[in-house]
Amino acid sequence: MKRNSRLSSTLHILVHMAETQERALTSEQLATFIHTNPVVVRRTIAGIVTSSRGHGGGWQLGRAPEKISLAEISAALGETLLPFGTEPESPGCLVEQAVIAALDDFRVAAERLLAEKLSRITLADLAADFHRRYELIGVTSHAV
Amino acid sequence: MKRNSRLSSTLHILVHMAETQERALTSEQLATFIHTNPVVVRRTIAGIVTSSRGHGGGWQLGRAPEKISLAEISAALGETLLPFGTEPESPGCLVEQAVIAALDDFRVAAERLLAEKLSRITLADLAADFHRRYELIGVTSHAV
DNA sequence: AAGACTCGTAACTAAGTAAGTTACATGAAA
DNA sequence: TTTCATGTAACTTACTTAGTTACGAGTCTT
Repeated sequence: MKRNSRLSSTLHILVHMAETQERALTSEQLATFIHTNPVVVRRTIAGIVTSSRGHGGGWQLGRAPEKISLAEISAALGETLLPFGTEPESPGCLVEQAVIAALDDFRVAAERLLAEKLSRITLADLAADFHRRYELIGVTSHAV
Repeated sequence: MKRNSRLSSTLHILVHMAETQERALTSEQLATFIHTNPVVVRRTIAGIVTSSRGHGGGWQLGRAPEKISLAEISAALGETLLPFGTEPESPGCLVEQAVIAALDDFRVAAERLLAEKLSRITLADLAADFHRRYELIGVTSHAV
């Protein structure tokens, strides 16, 4: 995994969950989907979706995929989409302060824009695109 | 330095250069400004601004600060502002492909928006803000 | 109540990234 | 020729994150 692919892998997991809404999926099952470790899965989606312990337990989406936007998911991850360095490294340098102030202003405005765009995409949209690709493969295979 | 603070430190260096346009600054001088190493400075701004070797050499802005936008600088760094992971990790997984496609579309659109915003900020703007802060400190010091 | 199952989490290892550092070849001016 | 400065390679160090192992705690079945 490269940097900030947490959103990417979280979405990957969540779309798989959207495909099997009827039942809970264990972190072990999800781990095989994305070729990683159950503990990594738990760490990744902890606090993002509902979980239940014990026999028959696992992970489930709290709501319908149509109601879950990428903006929510991104916000739930608690990471900024624009990982600028805005901590002063030369305290007292007014040039640095001017740079940081400008980038901070930019970041705040930019994140508002990005959140607005992400709020228009839902998990259901991704699931629909998955199905489109699935049908396409099916047709292709048939043709060949 | 934290992640993706290259834009931040590059701007820090460039505003210092904008303050001394009359002459070239050596990487050693710039390094003391931002409390780092001359080699790190050279690596950071190589290809971004003009350089000259030998006696009296150093680094200089190619144009007036009013003509240099943050969008150019960001583009010259050759890094994406949105460091999503969009390389497939589970080749053949259609769910992952759908996620990556959606994030790629989003990233392209988002970067266009961000570049548009950054193109409205110039190095001269940052330098002006620096001077504003400088005057403010001067007044404060006088008052105390 | 016992056993099986699963999350939650701590602790450690491994891998990758980027800054910092040293060293030196190349080019340019005095 | 000497001095100065970039360009760059090679190495070290620090940090972040994935991966792994282990185990406690909660929950369901029998």
